[in-house]
Amino acid sequence: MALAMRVVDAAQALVGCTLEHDGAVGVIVETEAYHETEPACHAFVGSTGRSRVLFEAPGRLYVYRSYGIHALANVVVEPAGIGAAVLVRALEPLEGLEAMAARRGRTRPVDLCSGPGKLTQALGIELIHNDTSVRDGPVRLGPPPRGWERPRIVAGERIGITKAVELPWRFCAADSVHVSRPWPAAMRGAAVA
DNA sequence: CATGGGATTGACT
DNA sequence: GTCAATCCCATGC
Repeated sequence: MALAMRVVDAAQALVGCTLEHDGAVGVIVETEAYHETEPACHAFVGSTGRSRVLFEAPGRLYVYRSYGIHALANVVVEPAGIGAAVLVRALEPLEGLEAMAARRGRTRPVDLCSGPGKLTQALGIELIHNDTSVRDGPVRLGPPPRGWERPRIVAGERIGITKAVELPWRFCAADSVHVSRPWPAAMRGAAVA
């Protein structure tokens, strides 16, 4: 499997970018790549009612319900016709912490967006935002904040999946306290970018 | 049409 | 560490 796939590059490039919705903004500190050629991806089975968005042009938002409870947000990558997306797994809260706290029912900043289900709840992202544009909104992807230093990025295996578990397609801002699950200290030296 | 399985989280032992 | 909540959707009869 080619490691130079666009969606894998995009997953790393998105770390440091901002995600914004309804008065709340966070900096992406953790992502995972998913591609139609590997079975953990919803597009692996082809274009279905759920996965159709994954095959659209890049820049669409793919939102689906996980475990019947949480909405998970992905950014569609790769040209139209190829099913792939980057799952946004964690944010560092930047603006609108009060709105996030109200939606989350928690106040500590580290509890607001440190997981894929947490950040969608904090930003108010729901299934109605599936198949919307991350450029035109209402959920918007933005460049890194001014003065934001591009973080060192560490790679590892994706979390919570049962297929293609060996692919190192999870990317985190090194040493961020806002990631969904910290890395074992011993692994934290493995920077890839 | 019935069924089974999650890209998770929070509460509890 | 364990475990239930809860609903959408893919699959199979």
